[in-house]
Amino acid sequence: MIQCVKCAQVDGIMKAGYVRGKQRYLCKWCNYYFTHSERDDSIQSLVKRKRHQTTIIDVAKSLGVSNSTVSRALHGHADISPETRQAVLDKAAQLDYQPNQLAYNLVKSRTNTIGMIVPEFQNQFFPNVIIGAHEVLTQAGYNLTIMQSNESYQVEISNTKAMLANRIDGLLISLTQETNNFDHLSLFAKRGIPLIQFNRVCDQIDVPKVVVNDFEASFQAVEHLILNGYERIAHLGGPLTLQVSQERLRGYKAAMEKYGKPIKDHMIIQGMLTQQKARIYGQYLLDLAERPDAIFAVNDSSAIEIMLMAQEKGISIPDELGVVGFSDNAESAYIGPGLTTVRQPTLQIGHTTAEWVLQLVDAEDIIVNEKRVLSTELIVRGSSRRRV
Amino acid sequence: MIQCVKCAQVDGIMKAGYVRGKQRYLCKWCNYYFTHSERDDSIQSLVKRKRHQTTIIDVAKSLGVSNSTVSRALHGHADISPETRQAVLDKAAQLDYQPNQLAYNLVKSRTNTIGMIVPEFQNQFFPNVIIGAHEVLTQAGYNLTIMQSNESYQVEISNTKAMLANRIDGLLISLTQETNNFDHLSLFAKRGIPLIQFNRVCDQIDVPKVVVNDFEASFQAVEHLILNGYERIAHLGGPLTLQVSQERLRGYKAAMEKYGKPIKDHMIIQGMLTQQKARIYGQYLLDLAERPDAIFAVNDSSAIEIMLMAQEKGISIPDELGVVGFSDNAESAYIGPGLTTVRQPTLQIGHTTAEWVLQLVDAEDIIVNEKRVLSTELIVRGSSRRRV
DNA sequence: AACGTCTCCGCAAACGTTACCGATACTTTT
DNA sequence: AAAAGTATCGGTAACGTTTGCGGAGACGTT
Repeated sequence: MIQCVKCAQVDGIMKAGYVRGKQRYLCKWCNYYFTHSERDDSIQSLVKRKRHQTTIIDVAKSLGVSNSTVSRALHGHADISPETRQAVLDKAAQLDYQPNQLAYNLVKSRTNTIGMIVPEFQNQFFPNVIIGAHEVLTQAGYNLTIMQSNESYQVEISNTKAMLANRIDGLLISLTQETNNFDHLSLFAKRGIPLIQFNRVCDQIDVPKVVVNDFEASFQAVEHLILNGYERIAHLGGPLTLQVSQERLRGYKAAMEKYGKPIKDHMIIQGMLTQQKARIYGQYLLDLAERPDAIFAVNDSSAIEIMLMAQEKGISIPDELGVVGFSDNAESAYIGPGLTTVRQPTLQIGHTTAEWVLQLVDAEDIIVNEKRVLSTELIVRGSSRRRV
Repeated sequence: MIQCVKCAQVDGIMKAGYVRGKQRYLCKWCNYYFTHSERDDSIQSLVKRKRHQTTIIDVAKSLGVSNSTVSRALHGHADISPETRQAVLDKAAQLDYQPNQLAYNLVKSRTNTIGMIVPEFQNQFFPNVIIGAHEVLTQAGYNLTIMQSNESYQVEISNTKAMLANRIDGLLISLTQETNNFDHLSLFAKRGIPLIQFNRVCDQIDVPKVVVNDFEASFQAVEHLILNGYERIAHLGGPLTLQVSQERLRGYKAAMEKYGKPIKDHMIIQGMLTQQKARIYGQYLLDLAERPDAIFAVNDSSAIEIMLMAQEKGISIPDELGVVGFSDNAESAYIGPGLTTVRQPTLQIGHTTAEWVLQLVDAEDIIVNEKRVLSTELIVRGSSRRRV
């Protein structure tokens, strides 16, 4: 006999369909719907039982104390007698207790994790910056999660969203070449999460920035070429959407102007320098009627590509063609006559950004608009050294 | 007049000291201690208010629905009318709602994060593996957290502890050279968290392993030297605590034996090959009375160091000294006559481990004892090619 | 006796989500 | 009509911590 769970009547109970496989009833008297659920401690519920990891509560129960006591004992708080503390520690070790950082993070709403978004992994630049940042962060007890935007604005947006969702304590980011809207970045300031830009930065947003002296470095590199007697210097630059590319172009032009060398548009190429692209542009430059006698490339891999092509064509380096790159990749020291290049302090970039973000994590005001400029070093090797 | 909060008596209430700055009373009648706290909605409570991020509850309240409804709407569940769903989505966007992954993780007890512990970052090997794993993981919607054990067993332990605390869904690990106890790794199996070893593996524990065919690769490399007419081949190996080093040594010996070349202990050096160490060992080998006419090094950086030293000493490569390395670093293609080396499929190692761990994350049984062996490729360059 | 101080510990409210179980109001079938 | 089916929504217990606040003594001091 079915009994209404509300008014306890036994007659006047009508069936009223099924809900999720269970019979449902309607009591005529109190007009109350209810289902009469047979207990099912069948296989289902047993199978579903998850692997249990011992928690603070387990430790507390098996010791007959409260979980606050356990929590405080584990964290070395005051208000705990030495005996209980030791008992808790012993029991925790015995039960193989591992704290659940997730719960901790939730209640403290901080994760001890710094996020990092880089556009690519192909060049050695970003891995090295990661190494530098990693050093500082682990030293300070922080974790590092890395995401790759893959030079896509859309991916960058979803990356930042994921970072926000994961409640990282701070973000280090180097923009994609597509990024020209910065709303997704201002969200961090709104939430009080420090954000630091490095390498690929933008001025439209007031955050700390870590860059190198691109202008001076380029100026110096081109000046070095000129002082070595090169006249028709071409520039293989990056996409002008990036500030770094603009700065390096500016440095190139400034040096050319200073020494009265003509700046010719067809000697300047701006674009995303994949290896394939570098080959195409190199082909173009080396086949020009008025062939450049030097090339200042915006990264080492394309500079090396140029060098290899020149050697294939029988153009001698550095006598007929001077080459200067940017970044000082590992291979640049060993190739041909050695590639002259601008060494970037990659590790230090990592250090600086990481230290800065840690500093801001505990700061009151994270709205700072400061740019730290690290200095580069021109590494002169055979590819540009010729007697004048 | 003070009233007992238990028996409501007003007289017979005695002062009984202070607790945390508040007056405490004792009721004579019911023997009950209590404090009479003046409300303090002063500055304190206002200052303490943390920056509030809008939650599901905020969205629900401002829409007059329950949070279950909001949750379901946001996740595209069934049981939601199109209108409410849209209303929720709109309101969420308007209030700038960002889901709190921490809470999600806590209740689902899964983080969508794979951990990775590598011993070092200095060689290009591990960064490249990271790139490979990163590709696969992001593709599958997983995050990657990286830690560095810095070749220290203790750090490795604390890293694994941190990984457990952070409730990663799976771990990819390459051991330190010190690691010879594996209790910290068996914890993962106990907790049902898949763990995969790669490169630096151990056989004492039944987990999936991804390695390269070190034995065959070394054998082939040494055989190549022998076939090029080298006789007194030295081996600059890694620390024998690592299985990779053992395998490579085994390959070296097997090839020497096959061709009847004598294996001399003083021609075999095992140790951790930092750049400095490589110089010392190189010095030793090149100054031997019976100088080796070839060196098989366990990594490229020390092979290159040897090449540079030989060139300084005026020993010609490959005629007087053959050199073979391991890993195919970026610079190896460009140095001197080109460094013959064993190319490791670093990206593929990353792919394989990542795919494997993703597969095990959703698997019933994670206890597998399988070793996947990826194949290497001998890249022959000038440093070992001489006419016999 | 009355009050102050100190030590050790427990209660319960957060933190933000998800998901199970129902509840309500309909329409459709028997 | 009674029963069954469908669509939509709410209540609430988890998940595992931390922490503010206060209780219960013990002991010391007027």
